[in-house]
Amino acid sequence: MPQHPQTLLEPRKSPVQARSAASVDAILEATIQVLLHVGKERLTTTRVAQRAGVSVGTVYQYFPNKSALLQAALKQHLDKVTSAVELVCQEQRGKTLEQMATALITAFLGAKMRDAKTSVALYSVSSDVDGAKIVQQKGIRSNQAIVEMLATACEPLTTDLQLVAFMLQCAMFGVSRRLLESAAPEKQLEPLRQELIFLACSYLQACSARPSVQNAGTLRQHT
Amino acid sequence: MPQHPQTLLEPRKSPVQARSAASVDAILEATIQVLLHVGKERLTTTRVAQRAGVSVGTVYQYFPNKSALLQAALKQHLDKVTSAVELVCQEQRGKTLEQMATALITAFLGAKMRDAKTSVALYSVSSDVDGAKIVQQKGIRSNQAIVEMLATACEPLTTDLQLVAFMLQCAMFGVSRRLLESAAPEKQLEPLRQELIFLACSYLQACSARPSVQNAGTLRQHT
DNA sequence: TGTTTAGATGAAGAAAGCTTCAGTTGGGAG
DNA sequence: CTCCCAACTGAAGCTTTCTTCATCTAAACA
Repeated sequence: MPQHPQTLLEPRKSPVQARSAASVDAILEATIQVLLHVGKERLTTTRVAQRAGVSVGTVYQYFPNKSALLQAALKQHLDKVTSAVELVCQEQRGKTLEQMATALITAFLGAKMRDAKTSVALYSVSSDVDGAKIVQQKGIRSNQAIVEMLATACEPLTTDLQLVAFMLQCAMFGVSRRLLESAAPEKQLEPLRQELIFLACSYLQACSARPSVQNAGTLRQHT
Repeated sequence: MPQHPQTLLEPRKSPVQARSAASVDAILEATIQVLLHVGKERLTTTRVAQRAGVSVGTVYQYFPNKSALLQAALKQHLDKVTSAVELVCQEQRGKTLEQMATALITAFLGAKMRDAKTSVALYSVSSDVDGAKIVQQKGIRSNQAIVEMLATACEPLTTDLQLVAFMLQCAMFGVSRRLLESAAPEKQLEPLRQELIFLACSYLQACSARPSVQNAGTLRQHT
């Protein structure tokens, strides 16, 4: 980020950069908005540009094509969720399994539901854009965070942590997905959150009581 | 299905009907094949027709548009999975929770993985075609089957069965989804299946030991 | 004030695929 | 043997959207 050394009056960002940065943000935001308002079928680059208050040409100055534009929007969104997970995982180190499960699930569902509609809209686009790859990357990051958290639990876990973390992710993912696809996500959130926590606790408790480790097939985190 | 009464020699289907029925099947099958071989981006109605050995016009004789064609393919596929679930749920009545969980999960994952590639291909198409609605319908059917099975378990479940069934579905769904999105689904299937069973058993056991019922927010199975 | 150039513009080119429909084919009934 | 119509055919129309690029604007700087 090149600053202009001569400009001493204010520590402002270099205007030249700022203009374009603003455009990028506006475009990304507009992408979501268009997605939300007209759906992915009617989402055209021109419409996004319109909504962003710029022209199509500008859009193509920052994104090589429509697909890249959508990918960027998806990536940005998933980053929020992943970051939320990473944060709680840090905070919960050394706590009990129950505390961990509760915090993790609450944070995850909270992040997903914060703007549920956006989540849904972006999911619908994901498959047009090789979203699986992006999702997977975030999944790996979350997985690591969870593993590291679990490793510090009060109760000792003798099982393959990677596997345990993966299962937790799957369960959370499954619930959030079905929640988002339902007609009224907010209505059902609370009971499902409770029950998911119960499920996670049951599982983790059982894991900690489990005799030996069958670490056989560690999940491949293929880069 | 109108039979021709005069034709006594063989109990064959009426040829007129058979010709078209064969076409429909061929078209549906071709849809999957095209999806598998060239991907949804390059799937065109003409290509499907070609693969099915008919002309585009014929496709449009049976399906009002491309979307309906894909929906039909998706529906057919999901039906297999749902049927598999319903079947085991019937078979497992009166068994223990552990037996139920094992059978259910094995059947579900088995059905999904039977032709994993097809599952993946159809998932990618699902969002273009309002697949969520179809998925949800099948979900409701499965849910009922699971509830009815659980109701007959040796161990008594005091919790809201609807909710328990839903959670199981979510967990299975989450695992299968991530499994299918991974690079080598078959490789990881076995350990994940085992662990998912363990998770389900832990959860169900805990449910059966759970004190009271907080039946508060029954899931709305909105028609 | 004049020059430079990052950044914005948007009309038009080009591609692509869905869907139609006028016309053909052939199995079966009379 | 003829006629009928269910079923099939596939070229072409029509629509739609992506993407380009020649041109314009105005910030930064000397």
